[in-house]
Amino acid sequence: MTAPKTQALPTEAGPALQRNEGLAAWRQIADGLEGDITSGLLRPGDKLATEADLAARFGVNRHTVRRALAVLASRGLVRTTQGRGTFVEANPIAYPIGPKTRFSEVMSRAGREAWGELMGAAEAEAGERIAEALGLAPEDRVLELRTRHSADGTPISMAQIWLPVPRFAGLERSYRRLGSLTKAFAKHGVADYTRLSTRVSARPAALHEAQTLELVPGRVVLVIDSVNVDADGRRIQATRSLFAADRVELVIEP
Amino acid sequence: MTAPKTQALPTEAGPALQRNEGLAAWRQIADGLEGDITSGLLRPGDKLATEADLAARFGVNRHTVRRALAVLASRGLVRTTQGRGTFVEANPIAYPIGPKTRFSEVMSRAGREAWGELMGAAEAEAGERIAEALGLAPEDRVLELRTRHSADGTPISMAQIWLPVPRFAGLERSYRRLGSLTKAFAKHGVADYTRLSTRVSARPAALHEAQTLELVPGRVVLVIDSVNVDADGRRIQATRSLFAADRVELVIEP
DNA sequence: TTCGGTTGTCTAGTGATATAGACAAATCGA
DNA sequence: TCGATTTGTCTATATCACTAGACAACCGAA
Repeated sequence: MTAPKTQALPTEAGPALQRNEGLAAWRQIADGLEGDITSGLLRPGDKLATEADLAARFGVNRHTVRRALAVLASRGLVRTTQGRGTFVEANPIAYPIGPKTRFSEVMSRAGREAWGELMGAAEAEAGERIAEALGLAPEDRVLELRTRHSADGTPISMAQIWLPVPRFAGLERSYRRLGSLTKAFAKHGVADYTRLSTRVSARPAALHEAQTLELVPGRVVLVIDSVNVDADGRRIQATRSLFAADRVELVIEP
Repeated sequence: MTAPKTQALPTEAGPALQRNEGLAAWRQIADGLEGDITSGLLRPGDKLATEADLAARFGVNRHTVRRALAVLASRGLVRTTQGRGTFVEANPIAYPIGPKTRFSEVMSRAGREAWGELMGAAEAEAGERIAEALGLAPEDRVLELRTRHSADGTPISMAQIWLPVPRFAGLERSYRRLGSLTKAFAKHGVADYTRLSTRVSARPAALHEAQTLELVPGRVVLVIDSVNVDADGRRIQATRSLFAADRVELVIEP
């Protein structure tokens, strides 16, 4: 047997908690324990350390630990029994390949099939970052599109798309009509294009991002910066896409 | 001029804040405003909405807004002047292509060159998830390696690696000696291998993850699940890598 | 200079967060 | 059945987070 019924020892010498940083201690403990469960360190049926142990480990009072456990229990992650202890109830799919994958599969096709609503379009100076990405001068003009993609009424991602002008001037009208960047590109003489680079990072959502994605502020977003080139190797598009991290899982195609 | 000196209007009807969820209101406001700055919505020199406006927008007292602004000011993100208002000081590189990229460039090469310390190795049953990834039965045995990768003494990533047994039994000894999975594979008759699939997600760090990566609990980690196949298309390795999101930016090669 | 707009500071009060200690109640194994 | 272990509940206290209101200090423009 590989997983005997011995006690689980999640962490030996508990990591320090942030104090007076606007994050309640009980919340940090609850988040951490939830991570231990969803990441598979603690498996269904495993016994958590005792309240006294956890309190000692985190350097807090037992009441503070109890509050964290109460939150997890109310969400069905653990079950507590007097005299016995606290046990992991079920592993609530840390990475549900099923439901989350659907939309990301689409998005992973280099964004080609993505259908999005156009939330805004404007012409402006490229600026340093976009100019570098597109191989332009910072004062060159670009067309910026802002789009949002939803599935079943739930916003999944939002994107900013920068295109060189004058080559793609007026492309927003094609996009609005066709709902697809690929088709809009076709109207502007770009039959095919490929992804030149992709960069992935993650951070808490900004206020306006949380609003657009209908997220609670502070939730995690995946940020994907990419640059596309046409068949001749010319850079035609820079994109920054934001995904609600708990609504999608990105599938990178080789 | 594309960016006139008009007032910035980050959000119209402020998103609702979480109340009594262990996240202080001032912290949520500070995080959100920071995101507005680092994401580029608010640019250096831009004037933030007045304290009274922000208070109304978030439905909090002005003192609460002031606390959030004080945090941002103490970090040099904004500067406040009596009688004038609060202004964005500088955009502190939301996505520093420079310092963050170095290590991720290495990791993006399918983990081939990654040098890691072996933190543990054990044989166990595959279990449902790993079995599916490797094309085994859940009761088949696998070798699990746990590694950690650092740069200049700072932990950057940690990984769990699953390998089918008996084919790769004892591979941990080669790994420990050679410091490279590629070289260890070579010792076991795998001259070349390629990445079959890659999945990217993000979430707050679990307790033990925060400890291994020397992170404050609750910070964001990037989770990359991948499967590798040998030259014959046989699945030889499943990996789950965790990156401290604020220390790396993943570069996906086409 | 005046005045509207904005930030700085103060007092006071309420509820949430966290600590400390004590004891009851349930579980489980000796 | 006994006793050690563990969770459940209670009281009390201190600090932090947030609200409410008021007024001073400062800036910029009319």
